[in-house]
Amino acid sequence: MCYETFVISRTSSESPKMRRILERAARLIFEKGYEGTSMQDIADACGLTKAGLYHHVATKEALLVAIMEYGMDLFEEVVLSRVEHIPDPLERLRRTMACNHELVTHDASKEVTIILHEHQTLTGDAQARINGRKKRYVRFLEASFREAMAAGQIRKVDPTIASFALLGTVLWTYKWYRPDGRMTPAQLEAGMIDLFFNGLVA
Amino acid sequence: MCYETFVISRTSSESPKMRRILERAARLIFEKGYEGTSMQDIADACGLTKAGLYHHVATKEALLVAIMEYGMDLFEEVVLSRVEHIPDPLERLRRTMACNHELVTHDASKEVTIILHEHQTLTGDAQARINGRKKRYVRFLEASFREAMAAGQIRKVDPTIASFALLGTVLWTYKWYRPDGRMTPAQLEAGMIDLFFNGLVA
Amino acid sequence: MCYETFVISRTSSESPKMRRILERAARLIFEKGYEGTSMQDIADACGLTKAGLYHHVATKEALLVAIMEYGMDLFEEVVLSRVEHIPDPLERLRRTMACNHELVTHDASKEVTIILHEHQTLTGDAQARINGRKKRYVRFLEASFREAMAAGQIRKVDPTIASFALLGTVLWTYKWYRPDGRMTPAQLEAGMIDLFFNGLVA
Amino acid sequence: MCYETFVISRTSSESPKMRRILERAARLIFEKGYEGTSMQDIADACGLTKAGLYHHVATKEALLVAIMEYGMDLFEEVVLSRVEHIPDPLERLRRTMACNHELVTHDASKEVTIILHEHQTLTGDAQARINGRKKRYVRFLEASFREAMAAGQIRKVDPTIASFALLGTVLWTYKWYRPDGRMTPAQLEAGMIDLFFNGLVA
DNA sequence: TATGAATGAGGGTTCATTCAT
DNA sequence: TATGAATGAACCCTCATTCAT
Repeated sequence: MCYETFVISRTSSESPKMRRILERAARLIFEKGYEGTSMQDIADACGLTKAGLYHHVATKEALLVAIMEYGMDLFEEVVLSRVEHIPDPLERLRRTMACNHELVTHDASKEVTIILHEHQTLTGDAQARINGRKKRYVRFLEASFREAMAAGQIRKVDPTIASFALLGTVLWTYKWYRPDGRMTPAQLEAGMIDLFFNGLVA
Repeated sequence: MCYETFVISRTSSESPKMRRILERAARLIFEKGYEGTSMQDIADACGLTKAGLYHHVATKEALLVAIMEYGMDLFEEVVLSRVEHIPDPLERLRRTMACNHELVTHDASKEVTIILHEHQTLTGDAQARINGRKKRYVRFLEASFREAMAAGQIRKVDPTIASFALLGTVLWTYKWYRPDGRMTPAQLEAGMIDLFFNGLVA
Repeated sequence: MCYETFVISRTSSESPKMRRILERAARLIFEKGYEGTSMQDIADACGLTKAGLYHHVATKEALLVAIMEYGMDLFEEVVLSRVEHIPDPLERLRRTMACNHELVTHDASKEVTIILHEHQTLTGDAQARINGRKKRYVRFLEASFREAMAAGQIRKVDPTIASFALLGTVLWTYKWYRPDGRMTPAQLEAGMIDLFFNGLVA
Repeated sequence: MCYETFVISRTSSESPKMRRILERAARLIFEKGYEGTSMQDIADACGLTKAGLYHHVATKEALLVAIMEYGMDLFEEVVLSRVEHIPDPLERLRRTMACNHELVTHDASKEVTIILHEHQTLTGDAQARINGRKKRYVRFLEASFREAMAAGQIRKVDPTIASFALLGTVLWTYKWYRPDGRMTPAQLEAGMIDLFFNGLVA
């Protein structure tokens, strides 16, 4: 099964102090956007002066990169690693969708939302590195769709379109979901998965 | 048919000069983001001085509001007005999805992408006004889903979830679509619609 | 006579306000060095805020370039233009040395001293442009030395070495000269010229 | 002979570690200027942390002072000590000029160039101390000129002007000399000395 | 309408220096 | 000795906005 080739590589093994900075920064950037958050804001949130913050972070951009790398780590840890060993491809995709949903609606994973929202903020090498990790993820989805097709579990569809449709269905949520909404995350999750896999038409 | 209540209210009846400013500004904000675009940038792109620009635009925020209102106008003009008179609710939803897709992949409608991306940039009244128009749109979708259910065309699903799933499927595209990609917009559109309405499982 | 080819091209035709900025900035940079002078210092000296200063000057480096270009203008105006039409090459060199001396000891021409002192501060194109103008000046000296040799007025020497010896003799003064010193500028000037042209040995 | 009163006082009897710091710092300050070189730069070049550097150097200014003192030591060691015992004053001056030239064109003596270039960087006591040593050097030159005049070897000139003319001729070189230039240091040296002592006019 | 000039506030970043460990 | 962490001050520069002309 080719999805086994999607090995997880943990990137961020930073100190606890650094981890704290990333978390505080992520919360702020999540709330006010990257450009709308100043290094001063972040320093304040960390109980540091600006110069103190720069002792740990080379650059505002480097900080965003670190947050995104950590977000991708989360993605691979919370989604991929829990899912890639599921033998049934259809069940695998279902679980993937569920995990994605949890990641997006879970208050703790601001980093993931930042990856989603600031998709065009980085440039150059940093952009390329993050995009590389995203692409690996999409290829994992495509492979799973192909497997499911080969197994006759789903009808013939374009695996790329299916992957982006799956992602769009579940990730769009970050734009409108509020924890105090009418529906529980579990209801939402079940509804989305049901819709995506079973379609509308009876 | 209840969707007829979604009347279109054209907001922007501005001068051609103003229209030009909005277009140039929209292109820049589309490319560099709202916070990443300065009034100087916009003035330059319009062949105006900064002070000259301020004769047409009260505030940077007001400019964004105007762009978004215009984008919502586009939405209602290009999508709603072409769709709301379709009697068959299923066909109506299909056409809605198609029009949305076109709006997102069409190079000319930067304003729509800005509405999608800067979903949290505005605050207060401005935010509320735009959000109000968005909600009307969602309610139009929900109503159509309900109609289709009532007509027995689709199985029973939560109309809100279905609406956001439809929107996510088709609007997520703005995050990854590039005109020089492997697939034509038409292929993409067909694939997305097919997937959403017919589901995966055979 | 080849020295006629050294045409003077006035570079700086700035507004009086800009001229004032250049003068204030030149005084500060003359006193505290380029790196030791902040844009805040300069703005203060001009009765402007920092942002107001930036309305006239794109960059601190651009300011230095402008000062240096103006200094080179001065050089060509006060030295070259007064000297290049002197037919006798020996007399011409003598007058050149005298003019140089005046420029260096005259309180009003801070810009020239800045050119001399900050000879390695600029980089890239800006450096190249200023250096180009300096080289033209050296070539003018070399040509004059060659003429004087051809006319049998001076003995045979390397024109390049002679040019730099002349410049060193007269320009080194900027490093130690103080207006309140023991000798008048006129005495100094006469002494330097006498020494350079007549040598030490009787 | 009064020049014998210019006794050399070696200032720097520092540890080899300190010597290494001075050398690395001198190279950096030579290349980028005093203000353009940070303590971080220097620490890096020494393989130290910033705090580690501060165990050897009290202050950035103190570091510059130490470099300059060392440069003055070099001056006295390489120039004065080799020259002050030459009985013939004219020959003595000639050798002085030659030694100065070597110091300026020799790659190893960055410290001397720093003394020359940063002539106004220090302030207060530090400035005064270095200036005192410079003045002693000038007085040695003046004394030698007086001796040569008394001996009838050179015509009557102002000894101060002659001293600064000599220094200007030979030290100005630091501003334009590049090792890969057209002329060898030896050629330059010979030319400069010849010009200074024999003058231009045949 | 249009503009040149100006500004207060704040942007990211660097600096020389200190100090507990 | 050495260091990681921290800081106050300052750096160059940009911003959205205003206003006399």
